[in-house]
Amino acid sequence: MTEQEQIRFEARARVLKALAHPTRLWIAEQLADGERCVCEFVDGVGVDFSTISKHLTVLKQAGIVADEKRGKQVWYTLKVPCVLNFMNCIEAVIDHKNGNACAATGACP
Amino acid sequence: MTEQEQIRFEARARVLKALAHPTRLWIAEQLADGERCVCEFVDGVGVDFSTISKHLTVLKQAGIVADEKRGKQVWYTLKVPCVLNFMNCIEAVIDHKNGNACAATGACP
DNA sequence: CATACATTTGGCTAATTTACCAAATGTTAA
DNA sequence: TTAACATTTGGTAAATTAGCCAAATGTATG
Repeated sequence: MTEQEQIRFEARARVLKALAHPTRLWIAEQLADGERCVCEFVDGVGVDFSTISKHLTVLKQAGIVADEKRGKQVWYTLKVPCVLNFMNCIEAVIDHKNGNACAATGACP
Repeated sequence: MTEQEQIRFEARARVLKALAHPTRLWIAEQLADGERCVCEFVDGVGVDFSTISKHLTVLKQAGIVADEKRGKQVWYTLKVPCVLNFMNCIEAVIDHKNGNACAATGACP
């Protein structure tokens, strides 16, 4: 691995790491249909609002989401929607691992 | 987020997390053209061989790679090659963040 | 202006991750 | 069988991360 490559792989790992958390994956998926207010995330998940805010900061710093303040509220959007395409492949990894295709539907015996 | 969803997102996050390390991303890319011996990874990167071994264990437990022992050596393969397709999108995130969308298309000056 | 609301920031602790070294394991060759 | 080789496992210290609470910031409304 050359130093050039090292730098590139570190940058890539930073992006993946930003996404590699259950709450942050959930947030990304919520943004599939368009922008959402922070307050909507807070309502939708059982975690402190300051924790949500920190997750959003992680996603923003990675370049995955963008934010815009309008009035009292802050609205987030997916800056690079192709990250949602990861999910199919991730499910394939999970299913492959379980040796069956049931896990994707939650219908495992 | 329902408990069903919670479980699903945790599983997904586990897969992404397994991939979210520079050395492990490099390993995955090395496997693009087919199987590789552990010894080849050790030669290719400036890190202790026990560390490489642990990275390989992480990838294996996530279901991303498979291993096969043949003689003294152990050979690894990509079990689910679609993970390599993440790279284009990840580069798009990085480029977008840097304010240029060129690298994704390979058309940078 | 004072208050209420929405979100971010700071501070702290507990849990997790990474890297190295040393030692253990399994496999072939002398 | 002993020695050498390839890889994994165990142990440990340093760094990072995630969560909560409390406090600070910025914005609209009474």
